[in-house]
Amino acid sequence: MQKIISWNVASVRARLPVLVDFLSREKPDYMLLQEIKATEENFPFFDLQMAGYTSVISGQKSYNGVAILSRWPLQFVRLELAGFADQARFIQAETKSGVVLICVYVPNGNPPDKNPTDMERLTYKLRWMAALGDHIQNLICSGKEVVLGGDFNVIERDSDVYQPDLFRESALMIPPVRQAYADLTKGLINVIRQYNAAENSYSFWDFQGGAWPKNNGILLDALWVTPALARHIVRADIYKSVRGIKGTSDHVPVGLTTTDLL
DNA sequence: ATGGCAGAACATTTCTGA
Repeated sequence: MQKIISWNVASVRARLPVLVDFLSREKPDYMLLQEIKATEENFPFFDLQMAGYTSVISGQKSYNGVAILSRWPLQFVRLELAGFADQARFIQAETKSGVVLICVYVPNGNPPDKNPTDMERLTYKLRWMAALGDHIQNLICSGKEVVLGGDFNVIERDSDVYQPDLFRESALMIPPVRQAYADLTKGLINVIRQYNAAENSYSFWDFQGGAWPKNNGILLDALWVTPALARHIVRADIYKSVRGIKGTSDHVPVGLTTTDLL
């Protein structure tokens, strides 16, 4: 059995105690992190090494940043999506058996239509998603097994948010963004959806407005896999209880367990 | 969307996030 978990930690340094505790409890083989808000200089490589993990990161000061933590050797690490080196939102590595792990933090894109500067955010999001789609589809065409996990910043279905009408105009939900998400995940299976079929299963609760106690959540995080891999997955989980921990992220981890060695 | 958060940094305020 092997386990892969993805988590938008909203600062790896601020989350270090909660993260190390989670790792020691769940012992994932691979851990995909988003929004680490750290660079090579201040990423807690040593603490995570002590917890049993080697880390590869695509870091950035203050914002964004992604990482893959692993108990096993990784190879062929890629630190950026071609053409988008200005924002660290993509990291990819291959396991010994050739499974491609991709960790993404999709741009938020909001607000979508207030002024030209903000419009650029939505445009950037759509261009970024299209580029990721090209990359994913190339991997699938070349016969690779792929695990794509992360914070996708897309409300795929109305039932993925506590009050869909509040988000109709949001860059999380507008039709072109939903379409871009469908395009980039074509040929992949969302195992979080498949094994957590219940509607109103969320992975994010805003820090503001008492979102957690009111269960005003959104499903923004996912793990997508190629069909051959999907057949070997025995469970998938949303670690909802993590949201109740003091000093935690506004997102909770999502994970899968497979009978295969990855 | 914020009954008003949380994190980072060119920091006592501004930005980003969703």
